[in-house]
Amino acid sequence: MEQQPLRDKRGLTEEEYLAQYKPSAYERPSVTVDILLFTIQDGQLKLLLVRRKNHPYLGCWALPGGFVDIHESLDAAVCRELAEETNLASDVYFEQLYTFGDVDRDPRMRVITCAYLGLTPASNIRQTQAGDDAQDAAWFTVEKTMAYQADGVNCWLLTLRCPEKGLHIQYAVKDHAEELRKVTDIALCPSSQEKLAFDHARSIDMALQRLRNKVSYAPIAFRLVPRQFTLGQLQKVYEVLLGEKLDRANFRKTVRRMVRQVEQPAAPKGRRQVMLFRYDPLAQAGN
Amino acid sequence: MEQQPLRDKRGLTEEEYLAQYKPSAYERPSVTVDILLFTIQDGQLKLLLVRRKNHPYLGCWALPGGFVDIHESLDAAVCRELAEETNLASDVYFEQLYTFGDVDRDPRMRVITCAYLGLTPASNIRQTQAGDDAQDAAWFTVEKTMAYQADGVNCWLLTLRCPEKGLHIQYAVKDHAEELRKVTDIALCPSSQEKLAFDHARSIDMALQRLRNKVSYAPIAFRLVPRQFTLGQLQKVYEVLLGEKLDRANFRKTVRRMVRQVEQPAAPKGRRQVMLFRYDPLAQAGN
DNA sequence: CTAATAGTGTCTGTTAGACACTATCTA
DNA sequence: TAGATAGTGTCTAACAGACACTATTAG
Repeated sequence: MEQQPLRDKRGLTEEEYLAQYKPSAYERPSVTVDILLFTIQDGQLKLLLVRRKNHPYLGCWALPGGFVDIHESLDAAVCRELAEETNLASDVYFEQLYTFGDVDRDPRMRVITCAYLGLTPASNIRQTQAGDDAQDAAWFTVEKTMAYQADGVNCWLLTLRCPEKGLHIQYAVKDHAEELRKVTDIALCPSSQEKLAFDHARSIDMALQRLRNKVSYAPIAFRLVPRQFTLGQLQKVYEVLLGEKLDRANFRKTVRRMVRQVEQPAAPKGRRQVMLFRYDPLAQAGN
Repeated sequence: MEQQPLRDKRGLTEEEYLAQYKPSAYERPSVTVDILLFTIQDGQLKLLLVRRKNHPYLGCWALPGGFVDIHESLDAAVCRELAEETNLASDVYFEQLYTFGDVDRDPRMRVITCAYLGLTPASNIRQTQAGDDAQDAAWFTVEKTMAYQADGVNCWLLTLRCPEKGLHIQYAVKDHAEELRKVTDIALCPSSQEKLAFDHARSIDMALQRLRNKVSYAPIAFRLVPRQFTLGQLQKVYEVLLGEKLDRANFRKTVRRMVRQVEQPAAPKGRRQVMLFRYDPLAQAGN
């Protein structure tokens, strides 16, 4: 029993409708992707930023990113930008973080940006390279520390540093915890030498929250270490993301459920042998 | 010490740059918002869908939503659509779910859609009303049940039903759990009488995952009950979102940390008195 | 030598989960 | 009367967290 094609109020089938369809003249926003690429090196969380060489926010530090091409999916745009603005593309995990759509976030025009959270092991990083729209690129350490706490308002300091270039960026982040709601406001600290472009301080703050929450229930820590790692390395990653020291014995007990020990080639005489592990969600017990 | 305004390579200040800036001729995508508005009624999870009266996907069931106006933020667009396509607007919680940006998700043109997850207590719902682009609107029960499980592939059935209108929509959802990755594919079941428009089956699946995960670590269940509720109502919400029965005594023990008992007006003689509670994140112990 | 890292065992207080008991209301 | 819902107490196995002990390496 052949189904009749459906016709709309003008009597058109879908095929006919699409053939005559002209995109409307409504003004459309531009869409970009931003990438928050994190790694952990020397026991510190680091984020890749680029210094803008064009208006707006000329000279400010910004997340790498760019316009989404009309024939390119969001994920494809992220991959392209990763290749263009960093010189690493493989072994980078990413997931969507949040889409920022405030009307005035770009002074030029309406721009909606889809922010992605990216993770890669430090061993994967070579040299920073300035991209098309950047005069410079650098890895900044990221830290969020509690400044003070008073009746329902938490005040944090979000500090980004690049010691190699003597750079220092600092924002004050306040969350007001009203009932069933959460309001955040963010302001540049007067002491800060440099600024972040657009609403990027907010996306960085969201990324930190995501990392901190997600590390306890999803295997994201394994995207920040090489495929084979020691439990010491892995523990350091957890400690940095959670912002607290962990007991070694207890950490090892809980993490054993997710890793499998890897066969070592041999004991190269006088060298100390440290156990190597791989991620394995099925490793419930044993080994 | 007054700071000199920065000038770009053409010698323009930011102000001058913005004054002369002309948005480029690059083609831009359209941006829409979709709303997955859930409620829980009669012990069942329900989702609001509308039947499309225009191409494409004429006659298919779709998530309420629409184009984002150029002078309107994403959140504002969600509020507007909620008011237009449902006749409730207050007491609806919503949060961003995911942004879908595949190139071919709309056959007319490039459309990127930002999906929002909405929750509201059943007591807040009046009558469904068809909106501008819809010939009908209805609440569908949503269920995701395991069909079978074989070597690393889970196959689920996603079933949407509207008993009042005799409607039945069913999709098969498979997740392949490869190492550190998760691939999902979704196909309409041949037995299904109706179809979902666009990639909406996928967003519904994502919403169910989000609800199921988030209910255990965030107070979202409280957005699905009235401000004052019995622990029985609340437990039902948890059970529906988690898809499993819970032990009453244990549930009450764990939930006590988040609720405060509300003073009852009086015991209206022969009527049974059931304790009422309110959400209160600070209620650590006592009462 | 000391300091740092690695690997493991043990004790305790808390809690998740299973289950039992009682009371009240509806059909 | 049976069956559903409400409210609470108890027992146990599992686990998180604190801490102690040992071994190996770099400086």
